Amino acid sequence: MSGLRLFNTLAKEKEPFTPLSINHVGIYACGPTVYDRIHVGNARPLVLFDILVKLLRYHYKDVTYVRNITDVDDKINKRAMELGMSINSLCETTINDFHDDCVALNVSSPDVEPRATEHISEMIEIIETLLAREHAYETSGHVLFSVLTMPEYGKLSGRSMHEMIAGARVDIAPYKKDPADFVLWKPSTPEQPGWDSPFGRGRPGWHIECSAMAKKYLGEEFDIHAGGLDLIFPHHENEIAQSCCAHNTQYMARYWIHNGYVTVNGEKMSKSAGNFTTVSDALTKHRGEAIRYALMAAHYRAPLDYSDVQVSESKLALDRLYRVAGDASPSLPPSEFIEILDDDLNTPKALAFLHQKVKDFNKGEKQVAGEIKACTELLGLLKYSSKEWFQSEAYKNELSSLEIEQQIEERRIARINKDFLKADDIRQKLASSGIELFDNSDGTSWRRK
RNA sequence: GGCCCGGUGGCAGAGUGGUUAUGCAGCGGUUUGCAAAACCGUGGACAUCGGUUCAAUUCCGGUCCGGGCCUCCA
Repeated sequence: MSGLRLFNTLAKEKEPFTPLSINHVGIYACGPTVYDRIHVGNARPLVLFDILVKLLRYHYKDVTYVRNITDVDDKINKRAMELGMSINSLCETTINDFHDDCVALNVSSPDVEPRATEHISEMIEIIETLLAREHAYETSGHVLFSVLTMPEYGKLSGRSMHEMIAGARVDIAPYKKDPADFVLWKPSTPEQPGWDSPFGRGRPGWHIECSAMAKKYLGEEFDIHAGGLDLIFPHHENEIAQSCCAHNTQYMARYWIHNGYVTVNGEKMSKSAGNFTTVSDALTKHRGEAIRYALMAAHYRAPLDYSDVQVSESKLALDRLYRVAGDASPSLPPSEFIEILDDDLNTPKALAFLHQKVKDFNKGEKQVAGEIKACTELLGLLKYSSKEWFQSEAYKNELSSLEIEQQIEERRIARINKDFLKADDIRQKLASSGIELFDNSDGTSWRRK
């Protein structure tokens, strides 16, 4: 049991979380389409659901976290063509980059990371079931899902069939029985990637992979399905339609969790808008952990405006935590902290709580250092020792630790001789190289700014 | 055109029907050879107009502004 409450997009309100089985929680998150490096907006759900999974593991013995990789998609085909690469090597390269970015952001690996291309037969199986149950039809080499066969269609996104038809801004493919019908399988030309199937050589539509992989690893009905706000429609709506109609279930997932957008100057960060910063670019200016902190500094359903200032301030806030708890050994997170996260994953409030604890520490309550450390483990922060955090050579062309320590020794001697002019000169020179010195009772320590 | 979300102090960003959020920045002080850290104190806020209420930033409605989805998108 836990006091976890989550905002469920299906219910459009916060609900107490109760898993389908007592000790096991299954959670599925939509992962990247591997045609290009991920940007900061893509990183937000990775970080947030990483925290959600850590919280779930705190409460429940057995958690299965599935995060897929989409490695068949027309964007991939197009990009591979542009780059003159094989589709395969584009995917492999991008997946490696993706994993590097995850490590930099301290995002743990999911329990299963299935790839779409390795689950084609499972997809075909679902499509055949949908055809047999007359929820789908074949036309012009395509297999389409028939939306009219599912009365509940539109429940997740809160829109009616009528609205969608009225609001349609897109040319409707002439072979569709209904404008809202969507592709389960489409034919491939000889150059395009394709698989033999009962419906001819072709490739899957966008949504079917998640239905197939979620079923394989989590079952026909499972606990949580997560993703970005922009996946609610059509992606998640269509997953629900396929899965529920194929499996004859009321639910695909019981709880649907969606994170808000990362924005830039108030507007959604996106590839198509061109206003994005890739994670690897951000890492040339900022520590991964500072980016991670910035991504949890706003509530997960609210928009988060990304800027260098925001990340720099996150770094300062992290410094404060590191000073107190960087080298502490973790005790247990206080129940108050758990309650804050249990309330729909209120990470900003959780961070405020930790800063309050830092104050308590500084006023003499030294035992809270271990509590803070335990809390930061749940958030995936304070991964390093204080020394690593403050002294790591993050950027090139910096003074080596040895050089810095030689300077500090020179300054120590100058100070003993009361040659403060020289001492200040050394401080100044180091400061201009981004090295700060701190004189304590037991000597001088330093850090990189 | 349809549907949805939001507007909090200099900035970021929680929260609440009547009480200090928190971080960064500012101001005054303590401490320090200098500097930093730390501590003490301090200024500054709830878009706007109505309504409900003993009391509203917090609930309800209008207005203005911003953003999003309806098409690939985390």
